[in-house]
Amino acid sequence: MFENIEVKDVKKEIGELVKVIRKQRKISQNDLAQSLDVSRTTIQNLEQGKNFTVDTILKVLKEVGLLDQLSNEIAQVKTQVVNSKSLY
Amino acid sequence: MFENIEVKDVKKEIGELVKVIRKQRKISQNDLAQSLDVSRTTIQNLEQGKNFTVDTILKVLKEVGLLDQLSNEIAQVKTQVVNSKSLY
DNA sequence: TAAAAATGACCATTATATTGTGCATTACAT
DNA sequence: ATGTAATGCACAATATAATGGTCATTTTTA
Repeated sequence: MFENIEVKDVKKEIGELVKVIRKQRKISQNDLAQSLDVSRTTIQNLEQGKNFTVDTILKVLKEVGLLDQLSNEIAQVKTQVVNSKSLY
Repeated sequence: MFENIEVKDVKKEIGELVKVIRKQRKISQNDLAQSLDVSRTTIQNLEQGKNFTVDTILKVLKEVGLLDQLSNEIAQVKTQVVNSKSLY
């Protein structure tokens, strides 16, 4: 029940997700890199759990149509936080 | 119904969310920076929608107990993608 | 099975995120 | 109101992400 996820793990999960989506679309790292206007090395680092910038991952999410969903979930979490009484 | 969210907008939303959470906890940018072992400038840039690395935001999410939730949502999206027939 | 494409790995260079600092302004408490 | 803490802004210095390239290996396809 206790997850204890680390930052490093989530970076890997993000990378794996991007790879899965890319495979799903049957496009190469090169193709994706070009459509995002970044280098293949950047995509490679992202997919392999290295550190990267939010610009990079947000460009990916926009490209695959997941940016709106992320935006919505951020808004949800925000209202949750705002509406919850402070526990501190 | 058509959102058309931009990368820049989501960066701002992330920054605002972090600020709201931090205010909720009544801690200063300095406090947060210290507990994450980053500089106050990094927190400031994040909160103001500048570009930043995933390490930074993931450290924040871990600190405030949202990292597990993110990890779960990534897993959800991944299974969605895997289970959906390719449209391409 | 040969050829072609894609990927992983590495490296030098460039671009930029992070850091540390100072200072002005704003919010908060006394 | 006055002092104190917090924040925004700007800057130079440093650390590191992004780039572009090559090569070896794996995967795909013809």
